[in-house]
Amino acid sequence: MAATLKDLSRETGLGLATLSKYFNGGTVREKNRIAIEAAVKKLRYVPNEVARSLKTQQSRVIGVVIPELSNTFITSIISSMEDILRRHDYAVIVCDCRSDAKREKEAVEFLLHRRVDGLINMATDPSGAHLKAALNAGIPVLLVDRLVESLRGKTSAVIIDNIHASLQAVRKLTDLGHRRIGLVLGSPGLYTTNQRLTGYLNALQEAGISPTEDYIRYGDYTMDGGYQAVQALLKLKKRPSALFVTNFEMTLGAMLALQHQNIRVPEDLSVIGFDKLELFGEIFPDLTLIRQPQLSIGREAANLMLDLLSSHDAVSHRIVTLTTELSEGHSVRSLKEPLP
Amino acid sequence: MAATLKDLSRETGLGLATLSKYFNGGTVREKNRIAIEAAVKKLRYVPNEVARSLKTQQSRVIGVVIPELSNTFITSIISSMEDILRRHDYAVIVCDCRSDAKREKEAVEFLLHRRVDGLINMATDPSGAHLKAALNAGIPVLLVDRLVESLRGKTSAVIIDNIHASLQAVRKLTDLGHRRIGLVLGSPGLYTTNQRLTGYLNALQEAGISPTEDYIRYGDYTMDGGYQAVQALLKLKKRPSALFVTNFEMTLGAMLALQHQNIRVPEDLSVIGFDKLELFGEIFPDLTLIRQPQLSIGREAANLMLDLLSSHDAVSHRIVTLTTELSEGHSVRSLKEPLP
DNA sequence: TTGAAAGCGCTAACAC
DNA sequence: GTGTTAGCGCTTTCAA
Repeated sequence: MAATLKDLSRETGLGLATLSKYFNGGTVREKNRIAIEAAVKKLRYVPNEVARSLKTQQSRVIGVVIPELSNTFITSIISSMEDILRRHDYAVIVCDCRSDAKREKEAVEFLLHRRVDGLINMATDPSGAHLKAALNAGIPVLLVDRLVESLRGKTSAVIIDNIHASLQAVRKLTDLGHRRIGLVLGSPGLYTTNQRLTGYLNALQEAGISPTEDYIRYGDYTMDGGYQAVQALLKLKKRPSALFVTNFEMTLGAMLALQHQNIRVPEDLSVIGFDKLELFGEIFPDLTLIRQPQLSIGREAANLMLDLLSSHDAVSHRIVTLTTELSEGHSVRSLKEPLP
Repeated sequence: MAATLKDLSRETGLGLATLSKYFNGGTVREKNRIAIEAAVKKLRYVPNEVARSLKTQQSRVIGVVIPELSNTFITSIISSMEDILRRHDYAVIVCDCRSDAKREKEAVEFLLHRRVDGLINMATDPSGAHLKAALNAGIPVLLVDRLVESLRGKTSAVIIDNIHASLQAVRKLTDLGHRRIGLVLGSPGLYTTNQRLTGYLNALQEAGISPTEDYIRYGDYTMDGGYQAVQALLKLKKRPSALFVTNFEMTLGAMLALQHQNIRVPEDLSVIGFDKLELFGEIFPDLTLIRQPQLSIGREAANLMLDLLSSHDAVSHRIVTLTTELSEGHSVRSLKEPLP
């Protein structure tokens, strides 16, 4: 059906090598160039990337395995990653494993069959068992957002400093005199959940506050989870005076819950949220929040992967830690000054 | 590096054909099966899908070109599609073209080079020019969510009945006596925008209402856009008494705007929203809305694509139109009865 | 600069 | 059931 180099060769009278060189940016005699271009048009020749892959032993495909596609933090990372990789002629095969370790493993195997040149993974299985095969096959593995303990030193990674992020936020609150601080975390056991909890506990300790179990809630990183976590916090006899919510969707849910309950922010409750995405724009302009640089995460990940791909002697693994920023709004108030 | 069938052949003493047959589900003598499995384990053999693709002339890859990855409607469709396709051993390469026609065209070309077996597209370029090459190459093209006029009869498609969706919603409002009905649409010119506008106008006409230009707003299908559109509607001297918002993100933005302005729903304003996603759950349980079956859209699209792929003689194109459902809540009120 | 030829890893006749 | 062989479309020596 589709035209091949052989067809072009017949059409132009040129050898395969000449044609191949032309398509790979080599120099060809002017009149041959013209002949080739005419033939390409006439025969509608399209290079066959599959054949090229077989020959060069490079698929120019990067496999990306993520826990969930319906999460704005993840999709914005993927977007910026895919953009850069495609510009470098790498295709991205995305596998959504629905936060299921078994599916995650299958996804990795699926991708290995397809001979992906590299693997980018936001890990669901904290044991990292699913990545063994990839590591054995010798292809570069890049972790994003979540570290895997057992793979320390064996992979590169791009993460943010989660402990510091929490510390920043909670310290801000304790500095203002808050001592009852609610925390809304993601799912129990996740790397980021643990890290953000640690930061919270550290900040409390710094301030000489002993943690209250009831104030620590798990919202599953979903809008609904955040909503419900806040509902529960508001039902406590001793309500927190401040709240730190640790991702975008949950922050949205939390704000909705507060509005529904007619809780004024910051008069009745101080709030620090997470992840100011573009689409947050006009809506809560005054929210104080921790911003993750998701575009940078995607960019760093893509570039690091390109690096790993080009340096064949890749022995040393790199962990890039990006820092979060505390974006000051007006959703927190000092307990030291009385309300006007 | 990686083991090949030849290595297995050497290891087991078996011929290539036998091995190939084994891996493709053929029958092999029991003791050979055992030998093969041992060798696979020993040599860590992994089938090379690239070589297979070259030979079979099937990449088992589906290209998916979408306008935006950060849109829950789109990601939930992709999720369910990818799930099914992967189960059938098809990989999905996703290209996000950022609603840019030039990027969209590049994406299609990129995918054609990679010899995708099929193309699924939520079109950005309404002219459909970007799909010409794919059609010429004879690969199945499946449009999702948006029809392309110039391609009528040339591709299959999975869409929802947008006109009916709008009609349902607006008719509901006119039935309750509303005559000033605000409409929040996506970006001007998009297929779905046009269709939903048509449905709105039809419903008004049915009810003998002449449309007011000021009541028709474009919110870009983003949360922020919805927020701002509603802000603008609320500033009008003659405010609408009811509102129909035509996607999920904008509905969210609209609800936030109403809460910020202390507009009570439905006492002050009746609202019909769009797209009840799972994560909407507890948050606005009482919102009346139009539900698109996004999971079904994804499923239908995947299955239709699998059909197209298997029926080589694919001559007839099919357009699958799914219907929306009006999910009744308590966010609309009748103007015919006074408030209690 | 150009061409001939070998081979990437697999499948599928075909012969045994 | 199994082995031999040709060839998918390309890149890449090597020689001309």
